[in-house]
Amino acid sequence: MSGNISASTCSGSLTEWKNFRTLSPGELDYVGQNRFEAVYKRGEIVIKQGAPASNALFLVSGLAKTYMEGPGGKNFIISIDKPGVMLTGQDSYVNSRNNYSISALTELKACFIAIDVIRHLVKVNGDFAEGLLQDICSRNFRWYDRMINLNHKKMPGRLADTLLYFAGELYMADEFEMILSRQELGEMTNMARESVVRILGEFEEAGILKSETNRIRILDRDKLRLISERG
Amino acid sequence: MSGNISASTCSGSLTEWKNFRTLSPGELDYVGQNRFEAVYKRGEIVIKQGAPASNALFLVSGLAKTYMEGPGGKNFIISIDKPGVMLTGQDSYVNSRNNYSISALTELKACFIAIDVIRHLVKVNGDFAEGLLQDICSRNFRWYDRMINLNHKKMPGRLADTLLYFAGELYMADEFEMILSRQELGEMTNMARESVVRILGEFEEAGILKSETNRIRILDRDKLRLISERG
DNA sequence: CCGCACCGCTGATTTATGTCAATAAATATA
DNA sequence: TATATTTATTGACATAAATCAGCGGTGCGG
Repeated sequence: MSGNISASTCSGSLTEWKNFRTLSPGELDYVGQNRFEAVYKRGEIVIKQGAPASNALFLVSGLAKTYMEGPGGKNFIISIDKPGVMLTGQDSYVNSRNNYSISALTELKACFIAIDVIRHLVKVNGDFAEGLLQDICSRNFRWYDRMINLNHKKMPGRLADTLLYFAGELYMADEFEMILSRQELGEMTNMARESVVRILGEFEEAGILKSETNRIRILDRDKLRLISERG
Repeated sequence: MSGNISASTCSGSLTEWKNFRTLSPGELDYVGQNRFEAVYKRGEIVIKQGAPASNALFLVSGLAKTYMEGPGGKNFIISIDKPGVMLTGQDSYVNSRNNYSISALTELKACFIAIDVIRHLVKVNGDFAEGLLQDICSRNFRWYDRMINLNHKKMPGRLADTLLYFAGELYMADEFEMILSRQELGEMTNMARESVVRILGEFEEAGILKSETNRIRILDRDKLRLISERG
């Protein structure tokens, strides 16, 4: 369940977050010595909502799903991420529990850094603090979009949006593996899994995309964008 | 439209944000000299979505509405705030435009501080940086709740939630002035204004509250909380 | 091998919620 | 005060979307 945890001392190659570039050699060393890696298989839970939070988490490789477990087993997918952002740790500025769960969508390598280390760096290195703020604020920025999508758009618009995110940001390609189940696609767009199936069918009918079970090929990106914008 | 702007040099009394407490006397002075106040009347716009953003904004007094203007004149109310938080400025870490609008719900006094000043303080004062992070992260934390509310709950639950927020956080009283129109309550809970009216009526019918046009008195907080939790 | 659980898919049905139209109430304006 | 202009309210209706039920397929553990 918890993967293979191993200390790693590759202090010279903290590449999973661009903000590590702001660190001095001494600080890099400090982080490198408080850094642990673990490998997770698809489906395994990396961070569990409600559990005590004592580490910041970065992806070294793979894709991760961040989601909240609502009452009644209904989940809400907050985001799908690839390496490059701080996936969790900010919560520690509010409370000391995980406020959401994170699981592995692919085989994934995670890097844990004690949250005290991060917080210490914020205090002593202004550039690092600024970088963290940038990271957090740009994630927030995307939330505003998401908010409008989920609240002001109907199902086709919401689904179109999500597909465009997969094509444009995650895979940067018009054809990609659909790594989420229809159920999960629904948890991301706030719709029932049956509705996801139906609307994917409508998109296919309209020649907008080709949808196989685990693969999506977008044929008419403009029309998809139109649907996303129209709501 | 833009209120009465006046430089104020009350550098010793930066009480609108608790994070100013982390500043040294010199820094306090620095902020005090780059600080402007303005008074707005109810309904006036303080910050306009899309306009260039060059200042951080704090409330000195009054209530503010933060909202996004979506396409087709449909707005989405992000939050209602009283003094104590940084209302905007964080955006500057992403882009240099306002990503949302802020308007005055009551007569309100706003305090503008050039964003460069804030960013400079983040770099040189670790405690200040930490305080800003705390502020941002605790706002984010409440977003998670909001997300679940808006996505997993039906109308009565969403409305109950919002009313509890007014009673519990904003006014800390079971009876309070409902400063939002039904339309705005709808923009906050993602429902049509007619639905707001209807469900307020149902709540009244069930003896949960007493609803006059501009005033709400919660009679049965427990039942309201139950509705909020049940969804 | 079987049964179990989950997934994808579809059609029928029910429910939630938005929209429209009309009136009343409140508020602003002359 | 009278009049215009929003805002609140209500009922009837339309539609979006969830739920239910059922089917075949797949992977997994006993």
